[in-house]
Amino acid sequence: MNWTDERVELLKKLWNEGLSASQIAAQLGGVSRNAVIGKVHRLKLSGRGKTTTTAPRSKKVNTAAPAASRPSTQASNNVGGSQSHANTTVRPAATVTKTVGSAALQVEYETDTVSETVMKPASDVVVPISRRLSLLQLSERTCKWPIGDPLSEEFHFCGHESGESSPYCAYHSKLAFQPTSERRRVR
DNA sequence: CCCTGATTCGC
DNA sequence: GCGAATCAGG
Repeated sequence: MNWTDERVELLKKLWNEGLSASQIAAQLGGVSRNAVIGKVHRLKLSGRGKTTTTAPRSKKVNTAAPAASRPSTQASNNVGGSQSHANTTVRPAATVTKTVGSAALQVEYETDTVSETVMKPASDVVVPISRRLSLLQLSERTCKWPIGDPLSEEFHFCGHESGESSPYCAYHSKLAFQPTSERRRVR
């Protein structure tokens, strides 16, 4: 990818809006956060107003789904304050083809593995809260449960802390590894 | 460990 | 000019 005028403008815009370099890199696609930072410096627009210096890092947020037998506790603890899109329709991984580096490949692999075995389109599942991470913001420890239409701008991943043996957080692991027929509408 | 931006320096 | 590697820090 090369820095076209459009991409540079978007970079400036997002940077001034306070997004972190990695977030910008994720939106631009095809570049690393280092590339973004390097570009920012070359453009001499580093010192941005007065924002972000430290990543918010999830506060204390939720204590994932309770291990109780009856999944009743639901999205009530909306911490971190702000746009919690509880009530977001969930979809299976399907085909997440946003080719953006090795990270993309890994994500596709993870989601595919699961979808082949147990994942099926869950029509109305309520997601407590997500960190709304984009593809490049995922790491090995973030929940990779996809949310929204893969082709939509709104598409993102759960992003909560994932278990060591699962690519999903405690909450989504239960959905992913549960036969569709036995799933209950969590609400 | 996660993430942040800053800097260096070979290409 | 570009960006990976590295550094310093929360």
